[in-house]
Amino acid sequence: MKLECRFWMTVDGEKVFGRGPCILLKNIDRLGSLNRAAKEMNMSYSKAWSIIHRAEKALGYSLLETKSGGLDGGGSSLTWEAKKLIKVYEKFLMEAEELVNKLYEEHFKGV
Amino acid sequence: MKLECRFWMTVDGEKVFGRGPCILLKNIDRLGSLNRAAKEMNMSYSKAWSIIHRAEKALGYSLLETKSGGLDGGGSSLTWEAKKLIKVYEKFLMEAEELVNKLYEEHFKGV
DNA sequence: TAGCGTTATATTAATAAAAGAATAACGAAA
DNA sequence: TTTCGTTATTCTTTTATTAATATAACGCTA
Repeated sequence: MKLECRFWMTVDGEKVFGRGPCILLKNIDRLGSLNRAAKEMNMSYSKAWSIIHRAEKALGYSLLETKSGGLDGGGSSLTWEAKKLIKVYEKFLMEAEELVNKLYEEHFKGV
Repeated sequence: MKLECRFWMTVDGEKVFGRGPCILLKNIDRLGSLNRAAKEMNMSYSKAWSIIHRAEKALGYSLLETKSGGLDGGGSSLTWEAKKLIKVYEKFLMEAEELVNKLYEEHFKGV
């Protein structure tokens, strides 16, 4: 038996940021495009876009700087707020998972 | 912005026990019947039953002692294993949430 | 100006989850 | 033996979520 956990941020009870959006943002950062990130993740563009859109709306600030047009068609890059958010979330996540797994071992040993 | 978290147990990657089953079991314990518990929770009997059924299958032991028939129609009560599981899970949950929220405050202060 | 790959958005189709219905068995009591 | 409310199980219907599709705009280059 194994413990699994998920952590996410909410505003007014609505999901805003968590595991999924974080992975998506990191892939956009790496690939320079929401479209390519979605493709690589086998996610529809519209879903990827709506994840970002919802998060931005609830957070009240932009996560992506986007441009369309040009030779390469355009692309997306992360705002510094997005980069900060990822950094803080991932650090929190690592420590939280470690703590929680330790706690799990203590409580569930022998169950 | 507020943190939310969920914890659940898996066996072979399959959800086995967590928040939902725990609440359901506690209601069965209080009401003495799976049927009444499901009704109170606005959940279909078949769903409630399948939650319990799946958990029992994956855990390899029974969570409920059931009887059908008789004047009152029968009912369900919790096995001691189920009671133990609830107790351990809830204690773990309380401590985990406290730790994690403290950690969240530390990391997200000022974000 | 035409073509390209992107963003942006809405609409439609497909899939998954949950609810609901149907049926049978149980066993105490009238 | 009939009635009752429960458990147990399967199947169908409904609902919610997710994916796919369609369309437009953008702006660089040839």
